[in-house]
Amino acid sequence: MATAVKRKNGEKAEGTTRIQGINRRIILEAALEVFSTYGFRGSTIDQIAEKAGMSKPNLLYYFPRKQNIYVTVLEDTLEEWLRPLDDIDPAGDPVEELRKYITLKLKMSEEKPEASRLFANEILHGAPAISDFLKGHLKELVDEKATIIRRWVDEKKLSPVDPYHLIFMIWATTQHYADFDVQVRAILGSQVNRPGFHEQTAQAVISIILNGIRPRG
Amino acid sequence: MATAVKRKNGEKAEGTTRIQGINRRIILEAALEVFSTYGFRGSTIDQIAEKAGMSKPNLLYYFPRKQNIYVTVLEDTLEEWLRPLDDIDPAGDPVEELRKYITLKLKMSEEKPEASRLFANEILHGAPAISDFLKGHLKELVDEKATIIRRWVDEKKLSPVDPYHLIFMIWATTQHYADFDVQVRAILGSQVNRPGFHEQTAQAVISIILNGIRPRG
DNA sequence: CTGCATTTTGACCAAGTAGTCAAGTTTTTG
DNA sequence: CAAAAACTTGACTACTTGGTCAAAATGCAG
Repeated sequence: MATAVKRKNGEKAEGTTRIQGINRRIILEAALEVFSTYGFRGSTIDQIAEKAGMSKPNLLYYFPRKQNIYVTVLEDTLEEWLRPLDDIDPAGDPVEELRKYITLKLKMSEEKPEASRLFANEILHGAPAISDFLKGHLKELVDEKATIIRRWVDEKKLSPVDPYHLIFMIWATTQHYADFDVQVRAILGSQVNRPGFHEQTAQAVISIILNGIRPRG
Repeated sequence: MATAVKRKNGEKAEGTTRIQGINRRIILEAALEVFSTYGFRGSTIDQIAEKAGMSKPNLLYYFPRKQNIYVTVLEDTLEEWLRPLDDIDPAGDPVEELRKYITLKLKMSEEKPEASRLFANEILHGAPAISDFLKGHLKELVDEKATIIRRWVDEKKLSPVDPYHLIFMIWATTQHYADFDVQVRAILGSQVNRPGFHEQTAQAVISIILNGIRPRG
């Protein structure tokens, strides 16, 4: 295969072999599903191994500790999860940029609810595995975007609004549809499955938030 | 003690004895703390027993199964958690009623974050213990309040807004400060502990949401 | 005080689960 | 093709944990 990694001489294996690449991906996919459903403590290696279609010792050959699988899948998820925030463009139209951001976050909640739940569960339990990430990379990124929003407010392109609380509100609301899916379904019933439901949700959420911060006059 | 329950004759004990009353309360308090921190599967009876200051078999004397403790503390919490929603007054001023509601929810998140987290964790994991409650009592209550909000919209007292999504947004945002506390702290740092932080949060949240739905003229 | 009901607990058991190991099988490489 | 490396797994161990039990301690009514 074109992607196979060739090792030279008899060197200790450094790179990733073909089989390793395949199996690690399979394991991480299975793990995301299991961990996001049952949480770290509630998931067993056997469950993940079964979903991945391999024996437990084999799985442990790739990730020697349960923690390793968890942390890896969590970190992989995190990066993807934050990308939309990073994409907010300081040069764009504020209301339009935020509309894009909210839309994207809602879409991710719809398409990858497991990722959202995995993350929510980790934070809910005190974020033992990613507190460095939160205080480091995440804080930096949020500070940066908050500065942009604050500038927008100063330029009268937005009503006076605390940028941090605005970001929290967007996160909370968009992720709610993934994290609290069962509750949303219990209350809305079959509506949730009707075509157009997600567009309608986006419309509602965007309308409240953007009207809430659009400059008046 | 005035609250002691007297048993007549040699009847099988039906009522609650003084010691039972005390100990059940102690156990439930300990259980709320433990379950809300570690989730159902992540909590052990030993942990709860230790926090309650009694032996494990003694705890099991009062609640024969781990599930029993969990369900009891969850149900106790739920009722309290919903009360503010119930208090929304159809005859009141819409914006004022919603301001009151948001304020109350934020206050509860501040004062009883464990309750919020316990609930969040349960929903996040599919609400196995309370799905009847969600589809029954909760749905009814929300439907009722949604009707009120819809009437307010019809009467032009609010901008056109989907009542269900508005309620979800309020829930998501207010509970975020309890459920995602670690993240909020990681990003805002010591601000969170400054006096007035909660008032400032309330001010920000209320301003965005209420401006978002206040009728424009 | 006396006897019965209630409460309390140390010791124990059975099930479940993370992780090990040594022996086999397959893949890669020269 | 042959040897080495990489991969796979059944069987096992050590430990945690939910729950039991019988016996001891305490509370309480008459």
